[in-house]
Amino acid sequence: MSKTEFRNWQSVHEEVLRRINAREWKPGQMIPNEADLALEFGCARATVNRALREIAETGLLERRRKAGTRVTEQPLARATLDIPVIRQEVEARGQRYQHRLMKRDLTVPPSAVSAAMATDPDAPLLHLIALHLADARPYAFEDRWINPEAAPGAKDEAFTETSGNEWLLLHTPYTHGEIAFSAANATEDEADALACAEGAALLVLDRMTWNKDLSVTKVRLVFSEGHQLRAIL
Amino acid sequence: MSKTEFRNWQSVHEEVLRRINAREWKPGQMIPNEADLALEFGCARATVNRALREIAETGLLERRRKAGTRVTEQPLARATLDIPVIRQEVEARGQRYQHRLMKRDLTVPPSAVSAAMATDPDAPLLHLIALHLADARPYAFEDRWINPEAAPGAKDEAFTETSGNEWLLLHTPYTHGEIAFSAANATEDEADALACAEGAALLVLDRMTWNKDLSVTKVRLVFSEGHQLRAIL
DNA sequence: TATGCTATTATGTTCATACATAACAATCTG
DNA sequence: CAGATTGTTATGTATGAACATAATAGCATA
Repeated sequence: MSKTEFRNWQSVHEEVLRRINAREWKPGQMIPNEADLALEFGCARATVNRALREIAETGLLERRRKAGTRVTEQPLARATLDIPVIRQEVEARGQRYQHRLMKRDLTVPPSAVSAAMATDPDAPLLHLIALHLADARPYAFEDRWINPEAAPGAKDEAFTETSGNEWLLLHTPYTHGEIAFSAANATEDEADALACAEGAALLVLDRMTWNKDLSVTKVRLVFSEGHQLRAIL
Repeated sequence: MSKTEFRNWQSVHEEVLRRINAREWKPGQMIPNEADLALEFGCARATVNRALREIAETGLLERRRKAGTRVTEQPLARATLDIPVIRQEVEARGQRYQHRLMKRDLTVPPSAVSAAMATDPDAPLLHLIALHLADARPYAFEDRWINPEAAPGAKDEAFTETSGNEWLLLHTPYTHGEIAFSAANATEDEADALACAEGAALLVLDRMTWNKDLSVTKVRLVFSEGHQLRAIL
């Protein structure tokens, strides 16, 4: 055993990853307890705890009280996706962002929408259809429903300058939400708006956010052809 | 000011979120420093630190030394995607998992592959084509390249019983990787394997993993029609 | 005026200690 | 032997104190 000491949690973190990686601690195997590791590493148990907790968050270690800590047998890959505001995403590439509002209506939504958003089937919602452009070329097609009950000021906002997303971020907090990615063939409208062939495979992002029990918004973003969503493992 | 005390980091976490949510602390605004909050909450600074750190990780707070902590103006949605081993994903739904190896070759890859994987253009790589099935119906189509240099035992593995992913997870660690989602129209082969129409929009996952400087594997997973990838915000 | 030094400040981290909590093991009780 | 009780153990968390570090502001100097 080397006499090197690991006096901060990053170096403990690193060393533990190294041991898992080098199979010194094999998948499924228990590792020594915190107190022992602290002794071995020459640091406080809190420091070991911090390091192990971080690793456990990535899914590479499994920890249970009393039972101890073991190396995960089949760690699932965990990717953190940052879903940026489209304006920022476009501008980060050095392109010019534009937003074109194509429709703005206060209408009673299809029952599928009111059901998903848990709103009164007869209550009108704000419906926005918009196109996001990067350097004047279509970037994403947006179809959004906003619950005016959850977003009071929305009725008075034109959404010509500010996109729905940006406005909501600034004016309406949310407590939780869900997001789903899928692929869809371009409909006639989408093909038209995004300047691609009808039937082209497009990446679709469906998102719905809630403020406690109240649905805030339900949005479907259809990205232009070839769009990729990247993440680091 | 209420006399309620917040004596653990979860309750501090909750209270801080509530204040951000209720706009008591507005987007872009500085919040009191840790010491003051600790005093107000009646707990130790470390406890406040823990709570604020967790929130900062979700992107809702921005912290800088000396500058202090502020509420993020335009928080980007951050979703953590769990990309499970397909077997587990299928079995978790209560369906029967099967894996059908369609091709297994040790060949010199196209230059695009060797370039992406940073391997010698003339070095043969292990090429697997396989189909994942759920309840005997096609689930995902897999096209994988494995670098034998990074995965020594791979040459001796048949991959008929165990899928590439499962085998690699158990035998070849990786230090980092990247992942990308996109949509593609089904090619003839894919349509055939996945029992869908040619041209159907399919969700595609491209992944590449590395063990330090050495590429381990590059895989393209094409999911059957209608597949969704979900995450919670 | 420009530049470099210094003090200040807020977050970042370590540490020893203590207690809380979940889970398992052993033991007791009917 | 079944079921409840108690003990033990490893992780989880709280605390105060101390020092580290980065960023800033203000001051001093050339």
